Amino acid sequence: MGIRERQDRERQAVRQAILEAARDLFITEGYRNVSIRKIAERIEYSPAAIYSYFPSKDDIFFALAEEGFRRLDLKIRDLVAGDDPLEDVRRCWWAYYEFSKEHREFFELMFVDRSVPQITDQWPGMAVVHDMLAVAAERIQRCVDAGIFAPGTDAVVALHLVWGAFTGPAVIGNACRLAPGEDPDALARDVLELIIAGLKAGSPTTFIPCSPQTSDIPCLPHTSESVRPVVTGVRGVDIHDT
Amino acid sequence: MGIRERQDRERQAVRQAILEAARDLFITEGYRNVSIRKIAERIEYSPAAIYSYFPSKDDIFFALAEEGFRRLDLKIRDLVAGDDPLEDVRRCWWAYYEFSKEHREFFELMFVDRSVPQITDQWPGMAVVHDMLAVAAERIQRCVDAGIFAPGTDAVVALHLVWGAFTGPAVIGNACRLAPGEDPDALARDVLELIIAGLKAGSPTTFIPCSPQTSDIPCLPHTSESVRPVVTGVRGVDIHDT
DNA sequence: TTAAGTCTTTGAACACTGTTCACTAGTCCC
DNA sequence: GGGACTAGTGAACAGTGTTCAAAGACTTAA
Repeated sequence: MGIRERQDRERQAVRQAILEAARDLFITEGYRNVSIRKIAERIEYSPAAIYSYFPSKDDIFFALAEEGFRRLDLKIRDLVAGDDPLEDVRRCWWAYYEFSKEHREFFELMFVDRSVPQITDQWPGMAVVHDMLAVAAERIQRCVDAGIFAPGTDAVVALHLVWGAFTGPAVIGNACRLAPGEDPDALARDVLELIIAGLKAGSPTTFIPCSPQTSDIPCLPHTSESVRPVVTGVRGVDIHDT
Repeated sequence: MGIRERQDRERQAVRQAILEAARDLFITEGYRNVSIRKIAERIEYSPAAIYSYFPSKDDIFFALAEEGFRRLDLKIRDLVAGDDPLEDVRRCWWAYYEFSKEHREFFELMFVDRSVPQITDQWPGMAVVHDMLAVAAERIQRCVDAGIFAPGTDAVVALHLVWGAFTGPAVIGNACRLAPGEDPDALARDVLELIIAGLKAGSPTTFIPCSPQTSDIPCLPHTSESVRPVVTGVRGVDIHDT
């Protein structure tokens, strides 16, 4: 009987319409200015109807976050690897920075905003994140193999370091915290070069990425529901503790 | 006549009460969860009364931002300079990171949040910011003078680079974007070491800080009202342009 | 064909939010 | 005492996320 299937199909269509309306509003007005009522008005349903498709407003943004990661993954994957491994790393992370400017709402959702609900490890979109990180780690590994980065550099650790250090300029640029006349792009550019100089020289590390079995697939971001085990001091020693 | 003065004093007291209530709520509940009604309830006034002291909710947070910068300045100023200039730089920026954890609400307000109103250069609290930056730049300068950082390193540019690169781990830590089990402190620690390694090795820079006359006093953050001139390509050459 | 059952969708409400404004009440000065 | 001033209020406006009883549409069984 195709009735159930047709019903499911219709329901899926409405669900998709909700997501599309949310995404459009989200991109144009920013995610904090998207309201259930605005989405409902756009798809010509009542606000209450949305709640039979998504348990809460947060869950709509889970779906949007997945789209964000897909977009970033696509942007990074679009870069054709060249002969120069260092240049590839540069371009890879510059794409990350450009993404933060082009899709600042997605970027905030994915990496910055604390008020947004956290994403679980079991989240469907996690596969995209893993793929993306694997690509980035592989590019770093090639620099290590080519002797450009310091010998013994762990690609996954280095990936986290670059991500950590290079997220700053993106955040500062988006938040407009530079003085008038100062160029955020120049700051980002210089920070990237600083990071590269650091990776070339090498530096002591204590960071331990999760999932050692699949060490090239660090999980990011994580769930807030799951209990986060405290590992500080177990495998990592805090050298800066007061 | 002391009547006017007494009135002013009383008014100032209410103003102070508003700010204290806002700060308490802000610290405990986060700045997005502070409402005019909650503040009003706390000081036992009507919500409308607040509006005769502050033009809008935003202006209350301007005052709070000033307090944030004062707190950070105090934290950095508390550090006693030692014999090792590099260790001083390390401690200076670790204080910045610790501040981001201890006062995450203030940190977001000051450096991350895009929805918060931007601070003007004419803002009274700017003096504190300038002092703080001067201290940080001086510490970097001492490392340059001691031959620890690459010769020819501009302390003010380097200050911006460290700030840019080291803001990332603070943001990521606060936003809980690491995998469960991964230690944000370890990431911050390692990024700081990476930055230091980069500064030791030296890297090409294109960033031009504002206020060249008072080059040790970069203005940060800035106003959104002022028109930001585009300087890319004028004095800085974008080496990453596609 | 009709009745029963299922499930989607709605209108109205609740409890919030920032902000505005006519009005009250108290103080000050002449 | 009367007029001027003003701090403060209550009520409202327009917005927010969310809930729930009720209605409606559609499917299924008799």
